[in-house]
Amino acid sequence: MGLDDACNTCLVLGLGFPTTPETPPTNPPPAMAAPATSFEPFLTLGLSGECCPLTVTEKGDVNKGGSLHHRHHEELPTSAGAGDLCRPASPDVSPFSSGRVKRERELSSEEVEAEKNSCRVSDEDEDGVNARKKLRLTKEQSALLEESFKQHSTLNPNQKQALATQLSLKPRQVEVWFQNRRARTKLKQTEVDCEFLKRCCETLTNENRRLQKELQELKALKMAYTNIPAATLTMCPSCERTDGDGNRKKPFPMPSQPRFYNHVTNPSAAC
DNA sequence: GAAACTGCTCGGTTTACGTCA
DNA sequence: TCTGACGTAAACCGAGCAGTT
Repeated sequence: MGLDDACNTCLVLGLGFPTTPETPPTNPPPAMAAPATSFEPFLTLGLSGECCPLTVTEKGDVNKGGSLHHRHHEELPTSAGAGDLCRPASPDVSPFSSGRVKRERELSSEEVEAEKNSCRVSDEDEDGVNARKKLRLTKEQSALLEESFKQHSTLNPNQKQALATQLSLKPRQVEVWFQNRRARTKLKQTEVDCEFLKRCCETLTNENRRLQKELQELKALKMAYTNIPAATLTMCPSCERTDGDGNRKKPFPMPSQPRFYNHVTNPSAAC
């Protein structure tokens, strides 16, 4: 009801952002989770046609469509498949991957060596039952990977190989770790952004309510003036003040311009 | 210039593992 | 102690893109 009324008043409430917000880097900085302080939404009350349109710039790429993931159970000709860690020595035994075809590849001697070194979990299998064990990186390995990630969120082949050698892991494992790490970073940043926008939305909703209320009051005031015949108008004593020259002052202080509310400069805004 | 190939990243998913009620 | 729910992270898959041949 209130909203409908407000829509007929030629006044417009608008939510806007600066026209050139600093878009976050596609590769988030290592010290992530810095809240996006560079763009600050604002709520305006103004005449229609003057209000800036709502523009929310979406960071990141949008060309990445979701994949359907039809599992075709086919051999991939591509390299870089590391297969599974700690796989049983006997290839005909497949205790894991319920029908799932793993990427196979021929391992070079260095990779075989690295794989041996990386199979610390299976090394703990003393009963010879090689159920699939997922590698858990040690604290030292994770710390070093984190340290490296802080320096570069992506690795070139040389860095990858060096890191793998240093950690006694396969390059593929390092690659996967960085891949997952980037995904986690992005997810976390998205959550931070989401929380930030939620708070903004909350604040702007409150401001919207306040402005709607103000609008209603102004409309009621306007109606009161237009409905009363001018001849019958009498000034209430409290408003009937005069300035020094005996001229009556305006009974109500009306702002000459719409009041634009900027939550950034207004301390009442929490966003 | 077009096509095939390669290598990489990304989004989404699966799954082993750890934790906790 | 056992167990199921749940979260986390390693591993995987398919798609897209850019560079090379």
